[in-house]
Amino acid sequence: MSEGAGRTAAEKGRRSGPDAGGEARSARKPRADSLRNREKLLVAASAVFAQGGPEASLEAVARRAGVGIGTLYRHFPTREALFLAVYRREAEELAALSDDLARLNDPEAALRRWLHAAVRMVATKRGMAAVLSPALDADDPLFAEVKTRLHDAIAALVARGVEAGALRDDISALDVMRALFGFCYAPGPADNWQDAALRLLDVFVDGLRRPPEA
Amino acid sequence: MSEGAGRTAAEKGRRSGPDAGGEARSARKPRADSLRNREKLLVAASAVFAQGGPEASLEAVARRAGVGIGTLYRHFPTREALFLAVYRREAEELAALSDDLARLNDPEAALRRWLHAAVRMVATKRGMAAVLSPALDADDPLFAEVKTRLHDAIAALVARGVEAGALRDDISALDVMRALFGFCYAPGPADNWQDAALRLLDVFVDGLRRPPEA
DNA sequence: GAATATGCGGAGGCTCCCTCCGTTTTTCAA
DNA sequence: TTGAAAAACGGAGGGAGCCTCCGCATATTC
Repeated sequence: MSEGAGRTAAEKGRRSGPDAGGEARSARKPRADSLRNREKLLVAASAVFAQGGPEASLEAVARRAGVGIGTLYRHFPTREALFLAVYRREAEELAALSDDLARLNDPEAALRRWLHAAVRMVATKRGMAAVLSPALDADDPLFAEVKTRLHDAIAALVARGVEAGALRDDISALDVMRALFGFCYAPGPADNWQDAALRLLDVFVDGLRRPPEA
Repeated sequence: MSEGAGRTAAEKGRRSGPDAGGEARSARKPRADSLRNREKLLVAASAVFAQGGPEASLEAVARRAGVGIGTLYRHFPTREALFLAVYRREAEELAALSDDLARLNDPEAALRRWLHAAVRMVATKRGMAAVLSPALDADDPLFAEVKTRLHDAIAALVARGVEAGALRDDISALDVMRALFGFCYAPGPADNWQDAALRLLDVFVDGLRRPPEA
């Protein structure tokens, strides 16, 4: 041991950023500069992650935002916390889409369309993969919410398909989620990455169809 | 720019390690200590990567091997070169397996079994994912060989399936490769990672089956 | 045994991570 | 308005990893 270094901030857990638990909030108004900086950081992070991937330097984010590195860490004690804040909205949209699609008559098509939408969203916001991925780990309670959100979105679609007898019942929503992330993560020539993911998902959903003879 | 740092060794390209091109090799016998160190490094790297994942510190590898960091870099100018050397054998085995399986009568089962074997191999040598993944990039000529090897292995199996009319013909071997790596890479609870990958691959291969009505 | 090619190893320069704390700004009460 | 006190700011600094460079050691060859 003693080799693996760094990663100590994670232990510390989040210490409730400026907008944490909203109860007993009578003490003081949050400082204006704090809110401003938080926003600047989110904007900068979005840009930096989009361009440099999830590994991008946090110091670069701080530099781009024009704030000190300490400020960044105060607002977002871990890299993951920053991801989460940046991409939470994306996850919300996907969850909402699931509700819409659930009204469709064809459950298989609904699932297919949702997965395609997810890919497209990841493609636009490349950094989103960074959220989606750790979302599966679920160790961090921070991500529990997003994970649950996405999982439920898929689960609803899958359940409908199973009930309607259109989809096999031995694959869990978590498996589907895993497949989605796997395809999005799968490395390779970046140019046609999105097309490939869509193609692969189509095959996968085909395989998900309940075999007639079963 | 100017943010993204490091990564300069890659530009340098490999400078032909001790056992490079075998032509005009009359000058001198390779030094014994060099060969010894190379071996020590490979052993150490295998252990360190297996335990710490592909991100593990190269300095840790050098420490474990009991050689200087400079020696490591002389033998393996990039992290990837080290991966390749460590896991090349694994890739060979997979290629050989493909040849064996090609003799089976059922092409779909052959593909399925090959993919399962690949997963199992990745599972044993967790670090292998580190090779498999960049193998898809193909930018680096170092990996071209491994990539081609694996690709051809899959291509042979897929081709047989298509010829026999058992598999759809609109999915390339590269797509299958991508799916495999995607499933292996897909993050999540580490405990059942392997099972999940196998399950997902099964679904995928089901989807690959040529639909009767087509 | 001497000459010399070749390999060794680690210091050093750079970046990044994260923490800590003195300084600055903002809020709020008197 | 004013002046504490609270809260946030920012960056120095310690630690680690990456990779390069080069003086020194050693194996090979003559």
